[in-house]
Amino acid sequence: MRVATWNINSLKARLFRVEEWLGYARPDVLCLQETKMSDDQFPALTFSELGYESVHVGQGRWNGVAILSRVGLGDVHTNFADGGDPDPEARLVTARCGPLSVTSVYVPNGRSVDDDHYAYKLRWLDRLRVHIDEVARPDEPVVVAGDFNIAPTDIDVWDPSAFDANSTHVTPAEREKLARLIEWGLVDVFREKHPEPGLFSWWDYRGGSFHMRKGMRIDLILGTPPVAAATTLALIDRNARKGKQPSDHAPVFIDTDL
DNA sequence: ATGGTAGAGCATCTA
Repeated sequence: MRVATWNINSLKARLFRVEEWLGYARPDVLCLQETKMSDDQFPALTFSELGYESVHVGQGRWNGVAILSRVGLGDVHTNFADGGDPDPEARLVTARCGPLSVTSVYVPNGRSVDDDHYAYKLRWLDRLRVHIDEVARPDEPVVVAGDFNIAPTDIDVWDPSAFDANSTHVTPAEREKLARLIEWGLVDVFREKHPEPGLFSWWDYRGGSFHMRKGMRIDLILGTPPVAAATTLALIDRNARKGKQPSDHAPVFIDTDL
């Protein structure tokens, strides 16, 4: 199975790129983030014609996550299953895709350390761990994939000194929350296959960041040990960050024997 | 210190 994640920064603006990518990458499962549309606008029929079942959790202008699968799709959760109040923002969807439990996440950006949105980000990561513990088991094949808006370590950013005290994505607190989630029983599958620095999944649209190789690796595929052991290949498709109207994120995918 | 780009939607907000 090929399992992928891609923040497409508006599915309306980028549907032609997603269709193109599905056509040549042929993932079995694709997690999408930042669809920026309501559920009634989601092009389920287009994906169906391409052989994919889908589930979308949208809210309109912002956020929005989805899972596409051509290996079956069921047992859907459209919000946290932690018993708390539902998250008002469309940032999480869980589904069973064949042998795999899949969760597509769009972790809050945080904006800046002194912003309320940063506290929301930290609370959201706590809830994500509880959610995964409710819907999945570490000894079974589980993937939690998406835009985490966290660079796990300094080798996941182009220049650690470019981040000041108020900068998000690199703070010890959010890295610690991610580490707590991983501690539950997950592996950063891409990093396990590629230990070298300078491998990024996101580049700012501004200032020619992509061509200057100034990016961050914030789009992660976390898998349980059964997934990690079955993984034969992990890649970031940088080509999808090029060409006409690219997203600011590249797709990340893994190939597994599952 | 600022601005640089992109999307949604029409003034800014978000990233």
